[in-house]
Amino acid sequence: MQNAHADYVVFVKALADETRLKIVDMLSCGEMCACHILENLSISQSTLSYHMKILSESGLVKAVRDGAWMRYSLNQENLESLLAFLKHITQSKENCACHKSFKDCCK
Amino acid sequence: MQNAHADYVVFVKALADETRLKIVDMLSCGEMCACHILENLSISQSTLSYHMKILSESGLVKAVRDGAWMRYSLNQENLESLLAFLKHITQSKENCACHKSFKDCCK
DNA sequence: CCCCCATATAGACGTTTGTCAATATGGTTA
DNA sequence: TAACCATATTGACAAACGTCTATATGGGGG
Repeated sequence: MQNAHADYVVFVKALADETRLKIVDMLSCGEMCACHILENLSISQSTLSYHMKILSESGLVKAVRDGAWMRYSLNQENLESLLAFLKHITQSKENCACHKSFKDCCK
Repeated sequence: MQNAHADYVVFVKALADETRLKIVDMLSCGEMCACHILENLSISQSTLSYHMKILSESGLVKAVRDGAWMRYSLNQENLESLLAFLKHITQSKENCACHKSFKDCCK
């Protein structure tokens, strides 16, 4: 948990798009191939390929080739790690470095 | 939880930047004014103002004027809502619409 | 081997993002 | 009121993003 912000922002960026949120939501139901993901969206095939690349390169989604098809599924390990990180940075911590020596304003 | 993707992507986008992740992390320790947030970052004052605007307009951060200073704090209600949403879309659901009628590939 | 199908890549393009210096705004205090 | 703070806004700019059409790649089946 050292320079975690730089590491985890890759995950957050991967989720920072409405289409990709929908894709993750679909994949939570189980593994899907690209053609069926595409059926549930209103984008072109190449745009889907672009989004799947971002999701799988981030590490949030696993991509497996199955003959001519690609099968996608969630990488639950990394998703849980991201959720834990977000919970961590939004919950109060003790001995917080950033609140030392505040004298003038803010108190 | 209807067209939630479009609503929640605003929160996710607000977190999709390393600087803003650091700011949220700082604020988790408690309320801070802009000048002390700035001390912990390596950006200009106007850039901080830009990031604080994105965070507070998203609803993840509360901004309160205190004389000449701005005091910022986390909006825990919305943060918890976001965390719950992310947990929801990454966990398996029953009766999932997107897996109906898959016959050809993917099975 | 050739064609077909699913997916990936390339190229183009308009939009959005993150950053800064410079300036404006608006509260505080002498 | 005037000068001085902290913060916000503006304008400029390069880089990244999301989208498409067109094309390439690569596996499967006849």
